[in-house]
Amino acid sequence: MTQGVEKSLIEQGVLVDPQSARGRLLTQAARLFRQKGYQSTTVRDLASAVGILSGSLFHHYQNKEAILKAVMVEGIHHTMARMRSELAEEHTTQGRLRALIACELDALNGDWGDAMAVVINEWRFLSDGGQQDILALREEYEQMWLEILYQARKERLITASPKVLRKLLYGAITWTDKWFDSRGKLSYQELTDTILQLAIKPASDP
Amino acid sequence: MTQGVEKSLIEQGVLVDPQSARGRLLTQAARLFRQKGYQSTTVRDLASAVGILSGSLFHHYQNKEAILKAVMVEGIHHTMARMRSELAEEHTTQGRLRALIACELDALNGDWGDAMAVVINEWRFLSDGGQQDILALREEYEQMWLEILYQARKERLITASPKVLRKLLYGAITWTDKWFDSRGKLSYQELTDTILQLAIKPASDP
Amino acid sequence: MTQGVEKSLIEQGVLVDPQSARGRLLTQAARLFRQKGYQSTTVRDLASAVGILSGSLFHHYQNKEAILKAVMVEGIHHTMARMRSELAEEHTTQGRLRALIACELDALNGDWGDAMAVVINEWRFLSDGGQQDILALREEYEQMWLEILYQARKERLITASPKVLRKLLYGAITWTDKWFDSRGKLSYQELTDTILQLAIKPASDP
Amino acid sequence: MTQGVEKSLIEQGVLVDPQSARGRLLTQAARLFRQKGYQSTTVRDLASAVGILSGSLFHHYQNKEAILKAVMVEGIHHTMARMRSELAEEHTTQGRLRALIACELDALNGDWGDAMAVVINEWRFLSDGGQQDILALREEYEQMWLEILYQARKERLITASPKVLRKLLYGAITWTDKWFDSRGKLSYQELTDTILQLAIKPASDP
DNA sequence: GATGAATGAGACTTCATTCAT
DNA sequence: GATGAATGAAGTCTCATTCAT
Repeated sequence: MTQGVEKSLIEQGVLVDPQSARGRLLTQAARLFRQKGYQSTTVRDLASAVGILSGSLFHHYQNKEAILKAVMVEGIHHTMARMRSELAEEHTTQGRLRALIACELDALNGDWGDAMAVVINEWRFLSDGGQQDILALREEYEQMWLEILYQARKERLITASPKVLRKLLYGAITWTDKWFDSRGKLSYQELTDTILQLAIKPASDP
Repeated sequence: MTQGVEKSLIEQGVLVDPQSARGRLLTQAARLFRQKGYQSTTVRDLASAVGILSGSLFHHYQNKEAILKAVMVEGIHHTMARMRSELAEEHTTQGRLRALIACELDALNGDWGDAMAVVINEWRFLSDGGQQDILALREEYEQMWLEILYQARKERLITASPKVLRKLLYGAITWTDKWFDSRGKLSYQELTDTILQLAIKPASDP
Repeated sequence: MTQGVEKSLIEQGVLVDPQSARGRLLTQAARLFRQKGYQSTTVRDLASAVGILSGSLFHHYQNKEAILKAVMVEGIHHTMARMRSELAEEHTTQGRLRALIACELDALNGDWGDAMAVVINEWRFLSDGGQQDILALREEYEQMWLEILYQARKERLITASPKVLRKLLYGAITWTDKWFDSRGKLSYQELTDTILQLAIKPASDP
Repeated sequence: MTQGVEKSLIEQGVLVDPQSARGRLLTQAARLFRQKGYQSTTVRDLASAVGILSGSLFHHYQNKEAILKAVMVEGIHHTMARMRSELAEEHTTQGRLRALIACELDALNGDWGDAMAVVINEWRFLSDGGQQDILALREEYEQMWLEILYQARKERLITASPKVLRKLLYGAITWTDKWFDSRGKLSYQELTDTILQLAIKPASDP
């Protein structure tokens, strides 16, 4: 199903076929932007990563910032698609909250991790207009979080303000990008649970 | 007392007198680096912010990166000095943990907030050698956190691994820089308490 | 024949087609470096001499020093090519020695004179690595001189140590760059003969 | 006697007492200019070599070029003084010619060798006016050479034109600066003799 | 005489972007 | 679509020189 949606978005021109020249460019751009930062990545770096010369980039995207924006759009779309499908399988609030955390963690480690890291870390290099556009895209995403957190408060799973808690969790989760190594001692599962424990009160023992 | 220590560090050349030309430069540099980012701040920006010409900067610091590093050193020293004195007044583990959180939050909002924001956000623009030096400075700081978290676990105030918890809290706290406005509805006290609640289990009701 | 060799070296990328943009750049660079010195020639000087802007230079050469090195490589290659062909036509040792002197004098006055003057006078501005590379190129050249001088000593044309004599002649010949004017009273032929007389004993009168 | 002349020149302000601040500055300047070249030696280099700060240099000399010129003036005066006294002890033309060669070789190796190397190699960095002044100083020096060479031709010791020969010898001798090591296998005496042999016909066999 | 902060011009180099081929 | 030479603005840094203290 998700696949079908993506295909349709590709056909609409929102997303890019990852096999195409543009697609390979975005993949490499995401990787380079994450690794070296947006400003330190030159258009020559981008071009040579996909085997063309720098002048040719501008046949695909109007300018360097458009590439940054496209990377972010791709990252957000794919991350949201995944999150929707994962949430659909959880039916308890705690399960759904755990799924959100897991998805957000995963967003930074999975196929589109580079792109999501770019969304987080290179945000400031988007022009004002670009920031507005991306914010609009993210709105639905943040809405999912807030809905579930409001529900969690209603169920007394959490006590903090959902809006504040969301931001604190966002900071904690995105920062894992800087220190968490999925091949290390701490498993991805354990990390997810630890973060979940931050958010919710432990189930009260009878 | 803290003042005395700072004065002595200034005399030793570790810190810089904020009234001096170098001091004003660092203050302005911190502000600009936080506002525009290190790479987007030109040496001309820095110079004109203190009312000199760009060439004159290099009388005070060997190059632009040295200014970045000096900003970070100042920020860390002042933050640590403050933290030491605040901790000295707390005698319960929970109080000490709360003090740590409050200090770290405050580090981003107080006089040296610009400098600390730079430590967090412009880290990658330090050369390898510079990163080593700054890491060494921060070690003592992180040690304070870990000691208190280990003690908190011993006292069953927290359940998570101290190292992991420290990193999660660090992410959550530093991210507040991007959204928390101390003049808004949410007070600084409330935010501190909310974060404390993330870390510790609430006192069990009898 | 020489022409053919040069053409092949151009195709190999060792030499540069003098008609190309790079070629014109090297010609002008040689002229300017000789006239004003390497350090006093700015990249703007170089660029404007070939009718481009300074930034465009760096499409052709990585940096200013690379231009200096390329000038030297060109100069040495062309000088050696010429010397080989001139030597091939002389069959007595004295004739060959005279040809060496004439060629070296000519190297400073002919088409590649600017480049050779740069080899001699701007040597110190090459980095260590660059100096090694150029020295390697010159080795074959110096070997030609030494072989002929050793042969000349065997034939008792000269008495001095070939190595020392070579260096003395090198100094005497290259210094002509500073005073000899081929349009003056002293002809190029006479100068060549005068230098030859320094080196060899005059033919003994019977 | 030479000492007396120098002392008197110092009193007249032509030369500088080597013990004075100015004197030490010139010694260090000569050394640095020879080692690194005039353009690559900064006024800070000069100042720190004599233990002062760069601004203070300008109490002693109006500008950097004045230091270069002073170094050259010192070098030439001392070299000429020495040459005069050496020539006074030789009474054959061949002996006098040998003394000239020896003195010129020695000029590059003795106490004022740095200064003389600067005269030769950094010449171009003198302004036109400065070049005129130094040329005037050298005139007497060159006159000594020419007189002896004219005499040598009259005595059929040499055959070449004195003016041309002088320039060739000048080139050969000054170039020794780049390769001759007085601590090597070739002695200073042997080198002098080898150069003398270049100039003169060997004594004709009866 | 010395200091050292400041000047201000100018150096080399980088880089996103354009465009004729 | 791709090329690659060229642009031109902007960047960091250097350095001889000045001058108030």
